[in-house]
Amino acid sequence: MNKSRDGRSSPVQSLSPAGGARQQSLRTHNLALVLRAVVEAPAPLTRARIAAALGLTRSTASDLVDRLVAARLVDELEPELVGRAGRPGMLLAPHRGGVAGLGLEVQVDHLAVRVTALDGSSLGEARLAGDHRASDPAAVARSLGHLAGQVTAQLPTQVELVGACVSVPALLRSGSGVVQLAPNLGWSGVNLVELLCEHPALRTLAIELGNDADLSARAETRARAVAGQSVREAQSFLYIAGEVGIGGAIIIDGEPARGQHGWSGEIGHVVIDRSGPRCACGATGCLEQYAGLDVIRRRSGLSVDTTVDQLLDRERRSIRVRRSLQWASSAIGVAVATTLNLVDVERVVLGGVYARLFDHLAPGIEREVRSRVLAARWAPVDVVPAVAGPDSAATGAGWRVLDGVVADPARWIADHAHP
Amino acid sequence: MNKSRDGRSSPVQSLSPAGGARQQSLRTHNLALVLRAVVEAPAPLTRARIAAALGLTRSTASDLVDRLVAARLVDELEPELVGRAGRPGMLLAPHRGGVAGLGLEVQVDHLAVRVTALDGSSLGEARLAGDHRASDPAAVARSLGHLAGQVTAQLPTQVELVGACVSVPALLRSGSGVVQLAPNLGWSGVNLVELLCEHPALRTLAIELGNDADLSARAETRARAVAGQSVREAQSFLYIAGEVGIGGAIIIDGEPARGQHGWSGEIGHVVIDRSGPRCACGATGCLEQYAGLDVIRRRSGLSVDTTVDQLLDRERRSIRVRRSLQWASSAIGVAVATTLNLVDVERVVLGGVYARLFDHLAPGIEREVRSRVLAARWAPVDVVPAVAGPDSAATGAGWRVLDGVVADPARWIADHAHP
DNA sequence: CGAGATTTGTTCACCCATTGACCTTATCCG
DNA sequence: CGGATAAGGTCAATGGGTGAACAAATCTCG
Repeated sequence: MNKSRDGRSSPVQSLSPAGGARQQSLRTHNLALVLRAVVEAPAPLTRARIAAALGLTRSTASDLVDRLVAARLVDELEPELVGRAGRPGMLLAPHRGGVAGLGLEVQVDHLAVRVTALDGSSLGEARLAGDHRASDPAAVARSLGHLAGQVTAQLPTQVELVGACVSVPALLRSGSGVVQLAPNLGWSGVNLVELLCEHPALRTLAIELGNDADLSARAETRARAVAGQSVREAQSFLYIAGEVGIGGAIIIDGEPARGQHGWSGEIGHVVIDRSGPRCACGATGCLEQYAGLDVIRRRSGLSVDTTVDQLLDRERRSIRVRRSLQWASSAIGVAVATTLNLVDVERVVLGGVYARLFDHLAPGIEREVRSRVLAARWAPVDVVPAVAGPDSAATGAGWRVLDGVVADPARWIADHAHP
Repeated sequence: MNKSRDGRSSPVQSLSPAGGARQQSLRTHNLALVLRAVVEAPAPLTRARIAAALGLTRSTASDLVDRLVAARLVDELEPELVGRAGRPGMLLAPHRGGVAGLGLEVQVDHLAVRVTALDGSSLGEARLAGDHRASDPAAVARSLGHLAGQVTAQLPTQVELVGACVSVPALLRSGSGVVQLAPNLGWSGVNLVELLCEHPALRTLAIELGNDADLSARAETRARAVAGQSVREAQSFLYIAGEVGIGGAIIIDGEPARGQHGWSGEIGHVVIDRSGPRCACGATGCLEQYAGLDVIRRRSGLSVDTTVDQLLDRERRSIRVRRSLQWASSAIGVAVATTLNLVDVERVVLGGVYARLFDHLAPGIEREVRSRVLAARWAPVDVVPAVAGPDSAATGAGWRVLDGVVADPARWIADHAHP
């Protein structure tokens, strides 16, 4: 599964803090930079524009681009249509249909699979509803493997999957393939990667796990970069994945703040009132007991299998539902304010079911944020709904796989020279 | 895949911030790496060990070291005394007495100044008690400038101050020299750098501002690296500066998590109970209203000018003081637990007066942390007192100045070639 | 005590990636 | 059509790390 990450024998990948920069590192680093620029650009670039953006000479940039084109990571499209003097540049775009990442998603109420290409397009996807509260991990793994098999079987032959990543609403044991604790699935200490490896469609792939909020946030950075014309680096936000549980991810300058073990962002267990209701985690007054989907349903007087559509429908008539949402939104606001005081970002993205409930939650959240965030006076906080599409965690998982290639195309090229 | 490696996530000041790696960058980067290794090593290194640690060849490392020695940033000491076969290496240490940073500190109850050299030694220091609640910024700046003048006047002539950094318990407007909001000093929108520049001792220096908790945490990383034999990169912790106000800083792999504007870590305004007492910041139930020094004094039935020594003395006899500390510690515990759920570090360092109250606060904090931190089961949280000495913010401010040189010695060498 | 082993620091010819000047190509403008 | 402008390509030059070879300093063992 995991390739050897012996920092010593393999060529140093980039100019990391730990390792010295050797001269190979220069090209390794610059190749990664160029590929990233192409992949994350909101619109196709040319060699000249890449050179200017990265501060490289045109010759260097051109040489690097040529290598990426030869490796089928970048495509040369038609010449740009210019409205100025000078030779038009050749437009460059991430290669479509070659290298791709397989994203899998386990969620409390469904499974999802999506294959994502370097250009961001979906090359295949599938979804399967199902209640996974207190589920059997082996059975879920079988279903997921089956679903993945259906999708991969229909891929064009030239597509090359470089790996798979599974989104789980859980704390993960970093690097080991083990789900440490997934309260809402009822899992604990489950080696999900091992279970998935048994399925023929996945046996040959390197499989890693990722937290659902982290991966959804990854998809969100991409979606916002494309939609908003902004590059990924310019993005800092707090992502909140509201489902039965409440996950969170903190993105600073396009990079997730992972923390020491990758367990950052557990906003569901921020304290709203230390003497509040008891939480499944053992503590009292956690956000999840105020604003988790099941709690919202219960306080609304609705059954546990009420859909979000039904909830939205009832909201129009029932004051009880409105009160419940208001109660939740105020608690979310307190947790968000606490978080922003700790991590200083100016944007909050509501994802999961919160995205669909956005209009009913945002006012309450904004009220608390205005009065509680110390810096809000000088840096107004922006609360927005997620723009990444459905099953964003599966999309993000695909990107996570591709990130491995984009972060070090030189290694990928070397590995694929003589297969 | 390789993303899962610790310490790899931060982009690091690799080369040009966002730009491509040019060939000069290689040396720039490696010089910085070597100097950092020497400065942050708990014990003197040799050329060969530097090469091994950084993955460079001995020839390259040796060449870089020679340049640093020539620039008087690194000193060659005596040969190491070996207990093994082989030629003994020449021990290397950061140059002492040459380049140094001037650290200034404004605190609610005192001012402090310290000059820190590259080897960490203090080349001069001073301290002046005084109550700066609701103070006049201009008057404080005059006192501080005067104090700095006393210290700098007595420095040996070969000491070269590369700049100054002022610690303020405040939100700062990044880069502008302006104190945005310092509630406990009663300052708002004060251009402190401008005020300090008027003093003759500081006129020629580049002056920057820094948050007190951030700078104390900077001193703490250094102190722990030296004391605990651990390198700076291996350190992740939450630093809490308990004073009249409560500041915080989050350090991941030796680097402060700054956030979008450098306002991260305001743990004093984490919510303990959303319907709790009103805070000076306008919100309700902030930690500061449970565990700020003035609140502890008040709940203990002591006057606002009671010293910490007096407080500790009373603690032995007065149940009211004990109750007050317990009340505070439980609140700190809730805030710490909330923070650790959000940022995932396994160590909490109590600084400021909390370091002196450590024995009375730690049990209560640990109790809350155990029951509230989701990951505490697998990664036990360590609550420890700060080890950096008194006026650690002034020390950290000195380091902040020196960090500028260590991060880019090539530039510093170029600037000092023909002065 | 001396030979061999071991490890450090230095030297130098070599190699690799970027550089920049120069050239060609493609378009726009008057 | 000719000049201006900009993109892409070529190639000798340059900067900087590489690695083999060597000298120096110490330890170990016969």
